[in-house]
Amino acid sequence: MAKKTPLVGITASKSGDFSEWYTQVVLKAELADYAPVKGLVVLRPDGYSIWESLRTTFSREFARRGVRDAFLPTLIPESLLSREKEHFAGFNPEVYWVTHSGNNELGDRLALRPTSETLAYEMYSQWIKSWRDLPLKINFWNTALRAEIKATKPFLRTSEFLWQEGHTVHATSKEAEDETHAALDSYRHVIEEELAIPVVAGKKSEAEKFVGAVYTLALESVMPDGKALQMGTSHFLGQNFSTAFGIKYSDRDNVERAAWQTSWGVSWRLIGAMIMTHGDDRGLVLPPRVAPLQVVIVPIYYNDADEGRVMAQVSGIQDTLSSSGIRVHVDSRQELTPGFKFNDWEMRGIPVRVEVGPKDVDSGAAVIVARIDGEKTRIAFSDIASISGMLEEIQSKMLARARESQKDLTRTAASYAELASMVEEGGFISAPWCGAGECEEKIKKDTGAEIRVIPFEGDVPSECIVCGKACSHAAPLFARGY
RNA sequence: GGGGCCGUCGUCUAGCAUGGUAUGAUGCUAGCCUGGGGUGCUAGUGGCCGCAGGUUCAAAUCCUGCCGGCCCCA
Repeated sequence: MAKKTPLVGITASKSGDFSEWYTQVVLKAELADYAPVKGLVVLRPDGYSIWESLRTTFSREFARRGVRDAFLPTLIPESLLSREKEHFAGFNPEVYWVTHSGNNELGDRLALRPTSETLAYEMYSQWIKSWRDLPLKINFWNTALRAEIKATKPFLRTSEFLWQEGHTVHATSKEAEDETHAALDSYRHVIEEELAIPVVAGKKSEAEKFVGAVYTLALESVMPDGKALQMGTSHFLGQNFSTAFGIKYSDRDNVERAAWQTSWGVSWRLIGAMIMTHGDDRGLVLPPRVAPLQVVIVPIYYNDADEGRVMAQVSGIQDTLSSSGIRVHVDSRQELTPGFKFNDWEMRGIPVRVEVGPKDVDSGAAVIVARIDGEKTRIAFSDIASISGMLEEIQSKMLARARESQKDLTRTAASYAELASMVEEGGFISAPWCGAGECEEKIKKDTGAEIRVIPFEGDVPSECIVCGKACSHAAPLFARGY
């Protein structure tokens, strides 16, 4: 029997038309929608809920390192934004400028922050006087605005995006470098544990580092379409900004010194990565830890008598799950068939579905369906709290599965020709590189691939794949990126 | 940065060549029928035809600009 063409739901396949599939999942699972202005999107409640969950976890993680949350305003005067020249030159092409206040033209233009270093550091210079004021560690949850010319992709390419930026100030270089690494570790932990996305940790090349940083550490992942996605970055700023912004402190010996700094951030791109990594042809697949709802109960009945006993059982299950701390919802919509509801919640990615009908009430067990693989099992009503463990299993299965996929998408190139053809096919390509900007540039020009990350771990290869000279670090991962 | 495609009720869509005020489905509302994988019937509802100008007696249709979305190449 030919299946009826779905009239609703995801109509593009993940493997066949990845880009269209992604957009449909975002829109139809109601995570986000396009706003009236190009480049901007609206985050809808389910999308926002995922973001809030991440925010809570990240803030708790940051707090362990002594970081506190605070808030910065959106407008930055041009004079401030342009104080660090390299930094300004890097961001200038994508800055939105406010030129009017009501009908009056402003004397000095105001930038809608593309990032907050300059603003934060102007404040920091006033707050820090003594070694006793250090370290200063503040994280800001806000949005940043960067004009995007390219096609809008919710969570991946938008002119305004939600993110956090941590900015710390330290008395010594070592302490700042340690913080730079600690920030990356926090990110890796949350991204792998909460979003079930494996990451490769390492360093960016000189060409790819944050403008104004001494060096940039990064987490990178490869998406199922073979493109790399930057998951988070942490920058060691050295004294570049503290010098420009006058962040100085009096040391114990009463000598004035420039402070050492870090900045680090992740954005709602992580939600995009989650969608791409775990989703399938039926739609979204949510990792249980960040899912707005973890369990949905679909009651099934044909008549008033059955409705009574089914709903009584359903309420009991709901109470049990709720009191175990599980986010559970009963889909009691009268106007829809169970089949429709099954498809609907699958599209929205809810990890576990519980079906309770007259047959189940009779047999004393509910039908349980896992979103991740569609597997149906039966669990006795008396044992329904075991769903809690099932959610944990799903969470770790998702990470394991994503690790496998990342492994399959990571290959090693033995020659320059092979590197080029592998880049064409997509994925992470590991290839030895001497460290020279010319070799990196040649690869980018020839193949379109850039150095995504130079992993912390890995053997040091002997010869650069371009020039044959000696290498001093592990082979970088090359890829085309988002 | 270069090239191309598209925009019609919430959604998908016919109509556009050859100008005459919009077609169908789905959704939504109500009632009945149903219900363990996207139900069926009946009635109703819903459209500044993306926006602004221009041509014309008359514009969804032709022209220009803008806005928005998508794809390909670098």
